[in-house]
Amino acid sequence: MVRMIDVANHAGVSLKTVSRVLNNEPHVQDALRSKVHASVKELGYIPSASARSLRSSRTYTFHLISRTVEGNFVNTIQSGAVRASQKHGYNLIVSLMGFETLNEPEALERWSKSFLIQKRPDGVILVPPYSDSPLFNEIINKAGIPISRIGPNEIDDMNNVNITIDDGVAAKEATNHLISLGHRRIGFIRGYEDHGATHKRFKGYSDALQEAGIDLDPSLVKPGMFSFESGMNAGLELLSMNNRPTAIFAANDDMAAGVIVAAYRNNIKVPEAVSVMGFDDSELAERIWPTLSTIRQPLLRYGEQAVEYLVNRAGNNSKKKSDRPSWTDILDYEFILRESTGPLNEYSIT
Amino acid sequence: MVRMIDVANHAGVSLKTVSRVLNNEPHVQDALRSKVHASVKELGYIPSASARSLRSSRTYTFHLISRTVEGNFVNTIQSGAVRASQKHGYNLIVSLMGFETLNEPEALERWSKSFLIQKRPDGVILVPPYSDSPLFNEIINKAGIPISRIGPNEIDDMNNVNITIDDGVAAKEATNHLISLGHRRIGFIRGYEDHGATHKRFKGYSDALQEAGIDLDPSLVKPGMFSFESGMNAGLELLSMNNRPTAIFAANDDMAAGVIVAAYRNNIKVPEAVSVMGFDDSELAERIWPTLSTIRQPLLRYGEQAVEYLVNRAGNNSKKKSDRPSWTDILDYEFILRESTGPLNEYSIT
DNA sequence: ATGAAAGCGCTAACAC
DNA sequence: GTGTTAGCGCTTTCAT
Repeated sequence: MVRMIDVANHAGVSLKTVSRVLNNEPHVQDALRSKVHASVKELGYIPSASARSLRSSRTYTFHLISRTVEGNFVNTIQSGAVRASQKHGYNLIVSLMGFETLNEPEALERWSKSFLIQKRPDGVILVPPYSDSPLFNEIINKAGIPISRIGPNEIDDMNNVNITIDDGVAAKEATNHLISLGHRRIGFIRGYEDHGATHKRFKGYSDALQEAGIDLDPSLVKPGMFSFESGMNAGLELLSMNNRPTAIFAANDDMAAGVIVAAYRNNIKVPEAVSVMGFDDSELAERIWPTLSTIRQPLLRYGEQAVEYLVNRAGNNSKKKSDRPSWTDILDYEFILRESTGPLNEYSIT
Repeated sequence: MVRMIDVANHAGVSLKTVSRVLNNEPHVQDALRSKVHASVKELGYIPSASARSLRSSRTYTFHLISRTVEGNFVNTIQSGAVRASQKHGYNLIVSLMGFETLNEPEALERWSKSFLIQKRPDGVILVPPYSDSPLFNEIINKAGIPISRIGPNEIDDMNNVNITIDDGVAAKEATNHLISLGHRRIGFIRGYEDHGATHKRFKGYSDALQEAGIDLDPSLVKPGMFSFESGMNAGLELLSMNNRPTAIFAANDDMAAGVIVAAYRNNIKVPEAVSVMGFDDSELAERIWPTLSTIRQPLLRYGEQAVEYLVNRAGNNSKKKSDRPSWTDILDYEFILRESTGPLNEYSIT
């Protein structure tokens, strides 16, 4: 094992000079700089991350905490986060925390200590529904670890960074699209009730109906769990109604895909007999038939932005809260028109 | 910050005793054990991972290295690996390495040094196509880091662990399924040529044809890249042939999903007019219509097993190669019959 | 602009 | 069975 002192001896300089060069610090003559670099290369020196962490109390790692890493949503965010982390010389650790842990303060604290605080990451990325747990946020904040929260329900005053789109506005636009196609009986499938997104998207849906002078029919609103299966079940219910909806807006793409399969199973054509609208623009959206009209969330950018902010805060190195004000970044969404939505027509009528 | 010495003072024991208790080492009286535990709790002591790593030269982290983390394959493996890692008190770092890096020895070495060896993980998990790069394997091995390789093309003698299914046997069974349905013109869509799986699955396909006395028609074999798009393109080609195949076996599910969309676009019914067979049993397989007949790889278990082996080797703590012999684990695959494959019939004939 | 010395928090080696 | 000592490899502090 080659250590820094070996490089120093080989280059004929002091330990500290090597350290300065490797950390790109100023106050070193160019001549010494290149000498050090040459020695590093010749000896094949690789710095020890642990030693550096111990002394500098920076680990150059971030943690992404989620309930599951399967499914397109977290997956794509993660992809953006890993790329951005590596770009800045950081590593990304993916941690999975049980959903139920959120509601058990003691379990939450135990989990945080053993899986998070012990590792002292330089920052944490929280995705729904964890972005919305005040207690969880507080535990992490107390440990002095900055947080980037993705898609939080409410913006708090805890000096964190929030990254999101305006779910309400987006859902309203999606609903207006269906209304403009002539639909008036429009079903809605909700997601997890503890995800803020569920409520915001539903509000966008109901606002659009109201503005169009359409009464909201509660029988057209079904619960869901953001999963394919829950979407399929809700779809089966909605499509077997006597006076079934002519369009269905699901709160995410996985559920919308479930509705489309439900339609196939009932021999109902999409979009001729029923239009289906999703939300997220997940990978699935272009892989199913008909391809899914949806709202694109900039998932990759969520991950990238989250990391950029954390790198920045770590760079400032200021543990003083005042130096890291709360910050909210509302990114643009995009309406994606594909083949699962179409005009109201004679097929639609039951 | 509470340190170990603070706990020792508070409990009235020595530093080393605290260390022994926290590491579950023997030779400590129960009375002292509980005293220490009490002090830990009272002071809210959390050990420092960096200090422990520096001294013990174990980092309690594994690296999973892949080209992308998007798509179901790596994603599911990762999920299993994260869970298993946490269970044993390890963290999983996800690293992305550019595909092209593999073919540039210098870039590969640079990447390894800055993103891998510097962090000194206690183990590395390699997925295709990285599991098959001898140079990459060698660089990691030289650094004394154990490797679990998932789905490697060839079993080497580098004292690593290999986890896979028998792709050839599985692909043969899949092809036999199509043959038993009466199909004789069976198309095949290949994957990346540098993935061993491509060749093994093709061999299973051609072996099955041969045993059934069917001549392999090279015009029915198309290249692919394991992506939805490449599958759709290959599907469009195959389905627009004058004498088109009555069944298509794609080397993975993403491509099979592409074939199904290609069929829709050409108004060809699946499975009535063409049967489609996938491979992997990815998330997609149950989310599209018709649901996909496929071969299930135990992806979650790949990840779990990979970690179990690494934990074991790290536990043995023996850097001597002789103590960690090469080991190959061939897991069971599963044939999954769904709705995309059906008997040859009058619709199939062009 | 450079170097010497101190020490981050822990575990390994060795005493007792 | 328990404690003492040394030191992992680096960055920080302070002296020059």
